[in-house]
Amino acid sequence: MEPLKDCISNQVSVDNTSLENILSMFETIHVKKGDYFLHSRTICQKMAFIETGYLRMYDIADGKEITLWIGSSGKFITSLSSFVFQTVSQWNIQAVTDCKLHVITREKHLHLSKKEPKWLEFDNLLLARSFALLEQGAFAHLHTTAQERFDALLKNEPELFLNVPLQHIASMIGIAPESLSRLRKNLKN
Amino acid sequence: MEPLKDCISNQVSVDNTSLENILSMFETIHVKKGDYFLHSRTICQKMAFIETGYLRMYDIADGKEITLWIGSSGKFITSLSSFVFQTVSQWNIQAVTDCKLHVITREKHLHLSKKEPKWLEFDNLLLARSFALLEQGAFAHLHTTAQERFDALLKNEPELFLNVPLQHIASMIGIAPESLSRLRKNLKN
DNA sequence: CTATTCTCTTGACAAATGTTAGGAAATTCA
DNA sequence: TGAATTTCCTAACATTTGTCAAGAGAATAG
Repeated sequence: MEPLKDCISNQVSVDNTSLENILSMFETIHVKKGDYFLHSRTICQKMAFIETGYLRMYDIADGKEITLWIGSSGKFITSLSSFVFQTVSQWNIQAVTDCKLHVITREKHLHLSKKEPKWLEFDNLLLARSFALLEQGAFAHLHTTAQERFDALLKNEPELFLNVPLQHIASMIGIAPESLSRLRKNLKN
Repeated sequence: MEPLKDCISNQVSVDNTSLENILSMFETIHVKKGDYFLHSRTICQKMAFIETGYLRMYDIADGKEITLWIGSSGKFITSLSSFVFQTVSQWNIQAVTDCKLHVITREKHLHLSKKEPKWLEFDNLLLARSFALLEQGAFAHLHTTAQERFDALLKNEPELFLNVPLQHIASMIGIAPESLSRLRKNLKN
């Protein structure tokens, strides 16, 4: 649980007792490549800290899988609005490699929110950071070409290209897999 | 302040004393068309509930103004990550029509967060809802054409087309103003 | 009211990306 | 290992969208 412990203590100043109490609410699980952490059309009851591996969040539109985000080690993943509002989830969350996750249920999350103010603070920061990230992505889509988004992703998350099928990366960038092939070809020349 | 009052009481169950206390932290201001609620490269110290009018949030990239979002009556607007983390804001927030706003400063926001648990709850819901909205927008950009995004916006926020310069709407949809013209032309035929 | 500025439209052309179809390469499974 | 499946690449062509240039129309300021 060290990576999770670090993730929390790096963002909020919390004493050891509270931190241990928070960590004790998480359960460590392993998800195999191809298996699902969450199915769409169900209500999301958990959120996970990714210790190792990659998971993608996707929905199907017009018969095609659209990947909105790919989570990697050190990140949290959940179907946020489903988790918060207990509405049916739009998203599937599937492991694209074998994963080691630390999972907290909604119940325990609510429990911590009441008992550990620092957890609430951490959760708020997490949410605000996620918002900022998403905002950057949305902004990028408004003023960059596929080429530029590809270059940026390659620079910022090169490991993604080694561990995740390119079709999912293409989808996340907002282009067809064939177009991604072209961009990669340009790179080599 | 009735619209703000309703907005809060519709989302969280709060007694009258607390509600009045919360409302008393807001200050009503008027912003004229073209004036700025926030300039980029400054640190955002306030957030606003829009009672009437329209404001756009934009940044400049490659010499062009890119509008990420246009807020209308009943919505809150702020440069979220700047407001939360007190970092320099990327966004300009400018009135595109005369506006009536109810404004709360960061100080008073923090004060309420400590004194009025219901405010914190409301703020959390607001953040989660904003996240969900942004997420939908990002998803739409991954699998829809400009035409489809135009149609959807026209259906969901028709008033926007009557009150906001089309160039800003085009930017928000992610297309050139000339392209928006073409889409509008198609509509008529 | 008039001049100025801002906004919107149009058309021709260029560039980027999607689509379709086929096959090569890599991976997985039995 | 060998067959089946998945993933990736390529090429030709279609479509969408961007860019540039010009001008019409609307809003605004003096």
